[in-house]
Amino acid sequence: MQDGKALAEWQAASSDEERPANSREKGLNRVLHILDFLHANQRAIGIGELAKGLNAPRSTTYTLVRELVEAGLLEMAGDGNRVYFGKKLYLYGMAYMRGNDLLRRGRQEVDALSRETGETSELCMLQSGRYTIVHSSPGTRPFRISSATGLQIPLPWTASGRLLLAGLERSRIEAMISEDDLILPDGRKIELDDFIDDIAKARATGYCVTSGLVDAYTKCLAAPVFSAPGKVEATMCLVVPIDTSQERTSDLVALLRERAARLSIS
Amino acid sequence: MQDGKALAEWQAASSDEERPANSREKGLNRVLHILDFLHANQRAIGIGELAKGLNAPRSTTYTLVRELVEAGLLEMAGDGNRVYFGKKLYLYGMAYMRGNDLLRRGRQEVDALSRETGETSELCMLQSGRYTIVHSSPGTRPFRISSATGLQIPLPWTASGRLLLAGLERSRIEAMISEDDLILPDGRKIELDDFIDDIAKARATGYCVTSGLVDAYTKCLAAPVFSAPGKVEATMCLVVPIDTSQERTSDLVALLRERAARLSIS
DNA sequence: TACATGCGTCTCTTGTAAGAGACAATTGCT
DNA sequence: AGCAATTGTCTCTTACAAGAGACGCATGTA
Repeated sequence: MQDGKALAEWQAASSDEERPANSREKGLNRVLHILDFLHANQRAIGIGELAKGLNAPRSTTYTLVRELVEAGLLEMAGDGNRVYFGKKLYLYGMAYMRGNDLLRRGRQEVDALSRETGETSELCMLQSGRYTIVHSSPGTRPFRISSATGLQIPLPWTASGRLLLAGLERSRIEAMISEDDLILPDGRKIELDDFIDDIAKARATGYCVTSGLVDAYTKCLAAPVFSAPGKVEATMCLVVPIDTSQERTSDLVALLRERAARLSIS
Repeated sequence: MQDGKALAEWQAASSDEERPANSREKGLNRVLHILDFLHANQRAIGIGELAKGLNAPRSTTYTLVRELVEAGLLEMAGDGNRVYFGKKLYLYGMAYMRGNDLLRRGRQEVDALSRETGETSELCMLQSGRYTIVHSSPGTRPFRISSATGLQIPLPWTASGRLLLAGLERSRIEAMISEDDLILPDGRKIELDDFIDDIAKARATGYCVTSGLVDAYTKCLAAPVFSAPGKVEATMCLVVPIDTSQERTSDLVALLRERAARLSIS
């Protein structure tokens, strides 16, 4: 079930690249696919299962996994024939964070924001054409809205998505959005034109609020972080219960915009 | 004749991987070297410089870097022709952390420890045969001892190194330590036998203290974290001024051991 | 002006890595 | 027991990626 869904997403994502028949695949590509697959499934995976999930030959998969384990990019997980990410990826990731002012400061702001407001707060970015939660800090509510770092969601489902695409030409937006992305979890369909209108509106107002999109119980408030005038590099967002009062909502939006502006390069 | 044979054997033995002349190199290996090189230099690097630093052909380097950038493992840095780690590595790294109890809890303990004691505290692990600072939290001293996450240091220079090797056979230890590793930054040389004695002693006492090894001003206190009885998975350590009193030192060691034990799998 | 150095792209060749498939050893099921 | 499925290793072939090197375009500096 979980596997099936992850696999389907994987295939959908990879299909738009050209496919010159089913010929040989470069080793590096296989490796990239392995990493993506592990990331999509968020758990250690057996080598055989990996080969099956990637439609890769077993022999090749064994070889590559062995090399990656030796290199420390992957590690054999507890029971012995499963692999997951390795320490070296963690070290590289920390190095990235250290070298990236926006991310470092953004994490702090997000943590502070969720501490002050008690709501779940997130830092989001565009990552290979997808909306990605780069850092999140859970709120203090008894039933808190959870969302794991690294989670990727279709852009049209989110408030942040509307801000992240602000300033892009229509053609680029269209290229990023697939048909499936426009269908919400509950089955409703967003019209592409409506979505693009939303983007323009979000750009003009400098923030975005969506209600009941990914689920029926939450509202999503987002504000843009600029890396250059007009260029949205990231968004900060708050996920609050859908019945949050109009007044509190606009207070939160104001706070959010202030913090996001603080992160922006002036 | 004899010389020739000896030389051949030496070459075969010294490069513990076989080396069939300087022929073509696999793409994946080039990539691993690129990542390691970036990690070692901790900064964005131009592609030409990268090729030079790795002794890799320029054309190949350009190709690989382009692919890695497209994949999101690398990113072009600000000025345009330099590359550094990419967001995807950060996401993978966070996924590793989430899936790794020891690391997650270890980071918290380290942060707490440095907050409580005011001293610089670190979580260390063995990473491909080298001592690696996996997480560190700076102390509150005016001139604090800094040490970046991901830094790799020869094992004999550190207290943690002595604990991390506890329980390994002498041959395995010898294989991990090169001649250079035994020479301290100030030029002094550690005898391998002394080092191995230290390891046995550290194992017996359950902690290790070294003074003035990496520099003349600091003492290093370390305690082991076990993943299984007898198996040292990591160490927690404190880096304190070398003139710290005997009494405070032993207080800190006691605290350190308690916290490290808490992290160990019982 | 000439000359040197570095960057980014392109073409062509050949050594070799990706892949097919056979194999033995486990494991689980009936 | 017998049968089916899975795991890890190994061998061999050939499609193709790694690499050499030329090219044009920027720089900088004598």
